[in-house]
Amino acid sequence: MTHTIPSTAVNPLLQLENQLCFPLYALSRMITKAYQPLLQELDLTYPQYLVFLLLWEHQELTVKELGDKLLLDSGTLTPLLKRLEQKHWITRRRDPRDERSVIIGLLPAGQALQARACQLPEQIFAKLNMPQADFEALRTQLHTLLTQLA
Amino acid sequence: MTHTIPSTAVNPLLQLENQLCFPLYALSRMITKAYQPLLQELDLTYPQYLVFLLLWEHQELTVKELGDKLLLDSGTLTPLLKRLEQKHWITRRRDPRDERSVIIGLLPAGQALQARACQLPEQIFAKLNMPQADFEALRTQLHTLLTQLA
DNA sequence: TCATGTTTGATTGTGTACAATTAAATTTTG
DNA sequence: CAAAATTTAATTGTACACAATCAAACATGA
Repeated sequence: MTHTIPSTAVNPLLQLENQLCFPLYALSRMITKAYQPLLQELDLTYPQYLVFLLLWEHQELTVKELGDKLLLDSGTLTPLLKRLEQKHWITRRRDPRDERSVIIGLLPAGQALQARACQLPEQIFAKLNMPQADFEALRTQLHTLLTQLA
Repeated sequence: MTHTIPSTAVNPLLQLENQLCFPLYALSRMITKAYQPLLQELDLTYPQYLVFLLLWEHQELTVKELGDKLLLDSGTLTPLLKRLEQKHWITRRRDPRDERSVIIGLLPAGQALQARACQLPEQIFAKLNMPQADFEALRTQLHTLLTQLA
């Protein structure tokens, strides 16, 4: 057991409770974990799911465009995309008009995942058991903050 | 270049913008990245910093208690704590009253880090350039949601 | 045009995250 | 008490994240 009363006074700004960073960090991981069992049925990880959200919407995106939208760099995306290529869910090819760019495209199996993922947002929402108004308010607030910082 | 108008209608619930998960995930990483250059001066990573926040407050905690507070399991904490032990910042010893538990304690060098970390919260706050009221509101909201889900 | 600078991905290395399994110690129960 | 169940860390394996570096392709300008 540990002592509940520390021997020295503690700077309240250095307490976990009073930081913005920690609840953000922990909540993000908890929500990812809430997705995990549902994504497992699709054989997807959470970051892979985010890539597919973008590909289902745009059909084709360069690695650069994916990275800009997801705020991830090629050190993260390249191996992730190679795994999706190995499963024959996406294609990776150089843009003939700019050989520096790699265009990611959807294969039929990757396109087909969309139908199975359709119910996911509602399932997650049910799982979080959160009032719709709170959900919307928080989403908007986070989105605003994100675009301000990015 | 990619087409801006997708060839098929898209389920709006499957768009990145309309998810709660993505802004949470991206914002969490952005804030971690804002800490990084400041933490680098202390030779700390962000999760290591969170461990020290708890240790500065409680002096001693078991791995289990750290995991409960940070929502991290031993597969994450054990190697992290071993790295801190190698730097002679913390101690790891079995609880003689329950040999299953490992008690993490602060060494002088680890305690001394606190003085250098004191200015960090304010530096981060300045860096985020966010109104105090927004900061507090978001922090409270996230904290509430977190304790509800955990 | 060709030397310089920029853009884009890939690679490497370190450090999380976490599921799944194992093993040891403790607690509970019949 | 002894068998069974639980708790606690550690281990293993997979998959991010990201800093730093590299190399190729493109853009720019004197």
